[in-house]
Order: sequence, then C-alpha cells, then structure tokens
Amino acid sequence: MEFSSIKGFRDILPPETGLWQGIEETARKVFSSFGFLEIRTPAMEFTELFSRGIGQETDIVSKEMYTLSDSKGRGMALRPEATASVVRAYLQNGLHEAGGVHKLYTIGPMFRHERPQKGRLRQFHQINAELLGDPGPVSDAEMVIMAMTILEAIGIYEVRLCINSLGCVSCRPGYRNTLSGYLSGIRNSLCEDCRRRAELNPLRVFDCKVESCKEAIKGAPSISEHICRGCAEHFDQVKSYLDLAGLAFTFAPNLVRGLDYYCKTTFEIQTDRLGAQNAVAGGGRYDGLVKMLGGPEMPAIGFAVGMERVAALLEDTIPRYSKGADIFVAALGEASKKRIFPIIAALRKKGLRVEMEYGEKGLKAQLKRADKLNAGKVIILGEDELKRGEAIVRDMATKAQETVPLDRLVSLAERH
RNA sequence: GUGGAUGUAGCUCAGUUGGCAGAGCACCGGGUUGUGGCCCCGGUGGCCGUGGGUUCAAAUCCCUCCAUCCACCCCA
Repeated sequence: MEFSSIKGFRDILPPETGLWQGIEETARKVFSSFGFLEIRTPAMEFTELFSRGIGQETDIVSKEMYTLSDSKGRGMALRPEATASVVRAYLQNGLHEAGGVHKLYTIGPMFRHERPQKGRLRQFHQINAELLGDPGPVSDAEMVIMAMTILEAIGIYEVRLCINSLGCVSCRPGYRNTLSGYLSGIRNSLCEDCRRRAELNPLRVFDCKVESCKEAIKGAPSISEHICRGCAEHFDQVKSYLDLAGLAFTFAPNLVRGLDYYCKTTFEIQTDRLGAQNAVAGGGRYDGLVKMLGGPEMPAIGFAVGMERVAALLEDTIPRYSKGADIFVAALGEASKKRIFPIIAALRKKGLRVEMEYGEKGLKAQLKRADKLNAGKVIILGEDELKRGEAIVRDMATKAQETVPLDRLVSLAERH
C-alpha cells in the first residue's frame, strides 16, 4: 500500500459513524436543554495562545503540540484542547462586553503528539462546554450535572464521578509551598518521576501510581485542609447542589488535573473499562484564564468529554445492520431501467430510501441484494411488465405480490 | 521519548521437526431460463508487513526497518 494514515490519526467508517452521529446528536440535545449554544472555532491558532493559556511547563505545551510557522514566521499550532480557543473567540468577538453569562459548547478534533495507545490518539475528538461569567458554585454543579447527563443520555452508566477543589490564587501558592517543603523532606523515597514533579507541579505527586510513592506521601499535607475559607465554602456548596441533583460522587483529594489554569472545583468522570486511560470526561474551574489571555477578570468553568473513549465504551452497541431500504427496484434489462429511473427519483423526493441494482443482474441476484439491504418492498419490472405498463410490487416480509400500473407507483408508495 | 507484544485473504484467525498457502465469515456464481433469507455445490481473492541473511528448500530460523497494539509518561 502506497499511502496509509498518519500514526495516531484514524478513519471512522460505517457503521461506527452511526454511533458517532448518535453521540453528537444526544450531546446537542442535552446542551440545548441546559441553554448552551454552539460555537465553532478554528482548528489552528497562534501557538502563543496555548502556551500562555495552558501553561508553558505542561506536557501538552512543552512537547505535544503540532506546530508550524506561517510565511511571516509566526508560530501556529493545531489546537491541543478547546478552552483556550473558546476564550480567545469570546474575547475577540466582544462577548464579555455584552455582559452576563455565556454558555457555549463545541464539538471537534484536537491534536496532541503523544504515543498512541488504548483510548489515546493524536487526533481525537472532544465534546466541550464552557460557562463564562459566573463565579459559581451553582454553575459548577450545573456543569458537573450536565456532563453526567450527557453520558447517561448517551447510554454510559458505569462511571465514577470524582471531584476535588484545588484552591484559588490566594490559597494555592501557600499550599504549594507547604507541599514542596514536605516533598523535599522525603525526596529520597520518591520515584524519579515524582522528583521531577516535585519541582514542576508538586500537586501531581498525588496521583503517582508507584506504591512506594503512595506510601511516602501518606503523611503529606492535604489540599482540603489548606484551602481558604472561601474555597472551602464554595466547595461545600458545590457538593450540596450535587446532592440535591441526586448525583453520587467521590471526593478525590488526589485528583490533580494537568492544566495550569484550573482552580477551585475540578472533576473527572472515570471508568475501569478503558485500560490506562480512565478519564471519560474531565474539567474544572479556570477563573484566572480570561484575564491571563488579555481579558477582564472573569470567572469560568468548563469540561471536555472524550468522544473516542465514549465510543469505545459503546462499541458493542453499534448496530450490525442498517435500518433498511424502503424500496428496492429490480429492473430487468436496459429498457426497464430507463423507464423506472425517473420514478425512482420521484419516490426519493417523497423521502423514501430507494435503492436499485446498478449493473445487469438476474432477478434472483437482485432479490438477494434487496434482502441484504433489508428492503421492505421490491418493485420488479421485467420486459413483460414493461410492455403492459405495470410493475410487480413484492412485500419482502409476506412475499405477497401485486400488480401496479407504473404511473401509480409514486402515489401508492408509503414508508414501510 | 522508554519498555513489551503482534504483523498470513476484505474481516477473525489456523499453519506441526523448515517441505505445494489454509479455515470460518464476507463476496460472486450454480442448484430454480424471472422470485430473497435456510440448505447444498462451486468460484474469485495472498509479495505470509519490508529489506537482507542462513538453507537444496523459509510464513516458519537470524538480523534490519516499518506498522499496529499495550504499558510508562501525560491526558479526553
């Protein structure tokens, strides 16, 4: 084979595309019920937008972006996530000037240059929601509830909702220092990765999978005991609204998300069925981001659902057979084919799914195909029928056949 | 970037101590000259991932590269 797709980029074929259409359609309905409207932003932005928004030291920015330069030497990058783009569009189009709360969603491909594995592609797709202009905590709960509602509506139930609070600008730096101090004290019992984490983003040490590290950090100061009164109250409120919605959740003090801009509420929806990639959806509050990208002080919160991961959880629900044609046209011979061709067009105008044999095949072969296509009715037009100006209409389920004048076929046709 | 596994028909996979390339499904045709599903019979379809090496002989043994998958890292 001369050409193949790029590593980590894949084709989505029928019937899987049917599943994807269903996922998108369902998500749009849920968004609509929460009053979220769609925004579509470009797949490429100036690199600076991401490096400033997501964080220079994050893996996403430091080693996973697809970058190139334009003819003037400006760095551009395929978007590795949606939030920075949405915030940029929000500011550029003056939505913040209009005031009020903006509730936006977007669905589309993201790009990260990572080594592919189960549930992880280089081009992957996210369903993304952003709520800008409200400080919470009710909006925090709304977002979590909406994410769970989408998954449930799609048909995914075996998931775990984990939530945490990372604190805000006034309390997180203090905690970070406290934690750093603790970690340097136990540095010798930490794995190599964690020593690196201790420098870059000490909070990440909490979700290390190495047993010795888990043991070593048991005595570490916890976030929940160090967040400020405001953050603690905010978090309590979020939890109480989740309770009111009847949502079961797990408080996960180790849940530390990788993007720099998160603060206060963070959450992740996890499954055990996707190998090492257990996050189906994740998100959190990012009150500082709008300002960081040149806008006003503006609270916001968002989340993303991984479409490949959702699709993977649903792959055994992919229908094996299409819904079926309404009518299959079996015309025998060229004269019959020409006589029936305009009639086929008229039947389709009525909204019917009409299929036909393109080549020259015997009746047996054509009926076989009609069967494969799960056709409801077959219109049979042979030379004898053609001479009489009639066609045979066969009901595939009952095998009943009737003779119908050709000029009445369209008016008699109905959806089966 | 690091580690492990796997590459044979459109798909899922067999292939023995190295000895003619296989099955099931799918597709096409026949059994029925113009009537589907089930059944029966037949057929199409392969650079055995790539390039080298060993050998009388390689899908099989050795090496190279490539691809895919899984895991680490990180994330949706």
